[in-house]
Amino acid sequence: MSTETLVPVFAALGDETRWSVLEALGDGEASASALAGRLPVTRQAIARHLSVLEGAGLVEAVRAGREVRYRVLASRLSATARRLDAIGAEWDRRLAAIREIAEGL
Amino acid sequence: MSTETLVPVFAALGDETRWSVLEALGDGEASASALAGRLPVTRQAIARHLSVLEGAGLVEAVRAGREVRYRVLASRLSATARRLDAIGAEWDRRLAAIREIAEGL
DNA sequence: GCTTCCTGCAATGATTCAGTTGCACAAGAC
DNA sequence: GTCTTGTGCAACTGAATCATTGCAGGAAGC
Repeated sequence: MSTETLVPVFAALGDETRWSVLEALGDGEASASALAGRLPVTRQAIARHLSVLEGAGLVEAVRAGREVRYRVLASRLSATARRLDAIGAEWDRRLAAIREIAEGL
Repeated sequence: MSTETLVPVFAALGDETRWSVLEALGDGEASASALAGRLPVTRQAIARHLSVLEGAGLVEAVRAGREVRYRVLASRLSATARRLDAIGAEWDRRLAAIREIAEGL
């Protein structure tokens, strides 16, 4: 997972409503219409959010007859967490090195 | 780190320019004016981004005379990564349980 | 066939956001 | 004291985004 694909994931996760959608999908896969029944937004709004989440690779669309069900891709979350952890560790390393140089002066 | 404070962090990380700012701060703490010399945006734009990053707890302001230097808080990154990993694991657990029930039918 | 439900596209409105310019003020440098 | 440099606030523009309503099409159910 490169840094370029990382930014859209964070952008997708940086919205409260989208977290509601993800939480609702935690009960199992569901269609946009089904989610609209549980959340205080219209079906179209949810469809847009699902499209954003799908673009970020956080959910996956599955056709089931005439309806389209969405399911969470937990692997994407884990991969993002790993990348974030690696970046944090890298920063720790660099900042520690800077501190060391500063003390050496 | 609660879920509420998590969303602003993701929103802050969901912007390419903000990543440029963070990367530039990886070389050590710097002021908004100094960063403006290295990035293709004005000082005010950078100041706004730094304000967002500070609000998310990703950077910290340090007064040094008349200038305000910002430094990365790598710990926030690590904490966010841990939370994300925990959420991913929780989803894995729930989705596995659902799958198990579905097979049991 | 007809009806019903779910999806998809288009247009609109309101809000937010990124970025700019301009100006005022404060603190070092000389 | 004067000049320079860094910061802060305010107003403005343009673009993106969130959410809405309305309507058309398509696939199952009867």
